[in-house]
Amino acid sequence: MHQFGELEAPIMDRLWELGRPALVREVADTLRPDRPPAYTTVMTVLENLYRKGWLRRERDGRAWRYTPTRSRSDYTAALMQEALDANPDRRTALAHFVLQLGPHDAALLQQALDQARPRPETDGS
Amino acid sequence: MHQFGELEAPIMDRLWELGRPALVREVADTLRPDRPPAYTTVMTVLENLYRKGWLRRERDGRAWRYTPTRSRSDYTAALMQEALDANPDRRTALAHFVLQLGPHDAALLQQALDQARPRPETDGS
DNA sequence: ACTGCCTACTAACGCAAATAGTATAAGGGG
DNA sequence: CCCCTTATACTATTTGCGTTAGTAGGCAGT
Repeated sequence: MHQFGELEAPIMDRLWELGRPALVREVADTLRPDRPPAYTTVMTVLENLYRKGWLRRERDGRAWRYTPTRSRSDYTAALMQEALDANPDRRTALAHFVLQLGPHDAALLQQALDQARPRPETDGS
Repeated sequence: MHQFGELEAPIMDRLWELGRPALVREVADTLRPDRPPAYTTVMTVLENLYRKGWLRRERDGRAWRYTPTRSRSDYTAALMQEALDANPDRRTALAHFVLQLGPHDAALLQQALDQARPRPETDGS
């Protein structure tokens, strides 16, 4: 599907974290406090992400406000799906996946499964 | 974690598929029947993958035999885990993931969960 | 010794991301 | 009305990685 680049990733993170349309300035100023990239660099990356369809944008005066087109969880789920799809032996892959999950995540996964497709009562018939 | 490149991927696939230490020749000759890359290209890529730790190798006469260091399912599971770890809201991510799974995969996932951590009987005490 | 195959070494090419300078326009304050 | 600040548009360079492969040299079998 495409992984984000080294600067793209924290930028997407920032936008998801904000949860509202953000100005270039807002993203640039909170990025990499140690060695902040130039304003124009951030602007270019935002525009790249927009062109690639990862962001939408709207005018705010002379500036643009950017928002992710997909939710973070949506993106995550798609990545996971993609990894899984590349494997012909899904059964083994899923088994490995589950085994390496922490107990908390395993519980969350079980909950998610229950909600998505309620299991029939345990009933040996 | 790192995705494989456009040539690296089919090469890893081929090695996983073979299931035994393979010579450069064996990989090169079965790759991209339409437009096979040069023998030396495949050799370089195999050596790169070896340097990067994805392959181990052993001598066979003057030639090397390459084997993946990790099973395919192990790799897949790690990719999935990595995608998940990048997300702070694991609950929602897992929910999305499960919802977009096909029924067959969902069943496989449930089986895997059951085997990994047998659920206690549904018992409200 | 000759002929293949295999390896080691080297290097170029292409592409995408990262980086940012410069030019330009607009708006606000004096 | 002009200047300063800030935002965008345009352009370009750099960088890193994967892909691609040529060339040289060695060993083995005929």
